[in-house]
Amino acid sequence: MSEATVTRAPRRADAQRNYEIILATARAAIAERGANIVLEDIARDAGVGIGTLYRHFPTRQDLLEAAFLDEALELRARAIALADAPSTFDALVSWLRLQRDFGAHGRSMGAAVMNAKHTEGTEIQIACASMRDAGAVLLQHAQAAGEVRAEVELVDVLRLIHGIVLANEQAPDARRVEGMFDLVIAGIRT
Amino acid sequence: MSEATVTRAPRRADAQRNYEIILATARAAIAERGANIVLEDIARDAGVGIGTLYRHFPTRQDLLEAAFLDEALELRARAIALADAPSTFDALVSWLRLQRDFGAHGRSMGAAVMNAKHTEGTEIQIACASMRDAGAVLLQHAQAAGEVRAEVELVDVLRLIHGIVLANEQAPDARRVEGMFDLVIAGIRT
DNA sequence: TTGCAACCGGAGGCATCCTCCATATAGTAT
DNA sequence: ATACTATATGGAGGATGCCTCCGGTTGCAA
Repeated sequence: MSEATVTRAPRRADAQRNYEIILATARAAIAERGANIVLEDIARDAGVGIGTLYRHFPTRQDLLEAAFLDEALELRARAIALADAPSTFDALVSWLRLQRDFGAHGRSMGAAVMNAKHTEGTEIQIACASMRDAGAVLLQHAQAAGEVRAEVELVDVLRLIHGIVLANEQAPDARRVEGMFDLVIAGIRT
Repeated sequence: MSEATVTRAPRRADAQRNYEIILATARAAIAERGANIVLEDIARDAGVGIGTLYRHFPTRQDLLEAAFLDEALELRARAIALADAPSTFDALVSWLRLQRDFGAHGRSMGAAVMNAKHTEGTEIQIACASMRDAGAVLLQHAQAAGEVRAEVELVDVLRLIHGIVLANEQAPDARRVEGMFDLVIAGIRT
């Protein structure tokens, strides 16, 4: 996964170091235990004070978004890679499956992030938008090929998939998830 | 909505009174502000101590479930009433729409409740099960009429609708909800 | 009226989020 | 090297919300 090390306003070396350590620790914790991490634990594991964590990530949401940034970029890259696939429909479905798995893996962190309304111009907002743009291409291809209904909107499909992840958070059941996913796929088909 | 006043083991009059006041207060609060109510507030508004609330409803989930019980019974009744409708497909869709609206109204309280795994034999578990049974009849009718694919399972459809509610909790958008719902309906159609 | 089992209610323990500010330090100017 | 200062640190503690515990109260049966 690409390290999206964004070089922003000049920071002191120790600040930059702590920023990265905190983010890495959070990413690991989220991957392992889900999005409802305890920020105090992250700070301890990262070896910094809680105050330091809060300076770099003023709200819980900020930390989650920063951790999710990589995933958004990754999903965007995948969409672009799939744009040349022979079957437009399969490409779209594969990408949607990735969306589902990424969400399930990060324990709906993706969903938690996607669900929030981002202020225009935010780094995460831009990343999400460009991820959606890349996905929209897949959808358009499939629609142009007449395999997906013309009136289907990507936003709805994505949000539906996030809904699947959310609805299966408490009692995850692969069979159930698969069934729900198939239902959505059937719904977009011509 | 029918008052599901369940007369259980004999209780002192004051206990029974408080039980009902708390439940009514909680229901009103949930309808107005959603499922993430503050139990301390409920107790205060009901004019009882927090200890009293917790005696009657040992966990937050217990209170939510009790408040949801009526909705489950109502949804069951609606399903039974719709079983005689001329169009089996429309009947099913109407009922699913109810599911969606009830969830949105109670701010996904329904979803929160449905999502939890209930221990066998619980009052709420039985209510939910019989609600699902009633809904399953609608699905079977529509399937028998060849209007819904045979492999569609009710559980998946219901959970998908709860997912819609969950995914739209933060930033509710009627247009989005409608689009997602239509997508699901398209997905079950033959 | 009396006795007691059932019931009440709120103080307080615990977890978590987040703020504030006295202290420490990186980087720069001398 | 030294001093200076803008920047960064970190943990004490305030706020909120969940839930438990137990001394005091009360309905109700005899």
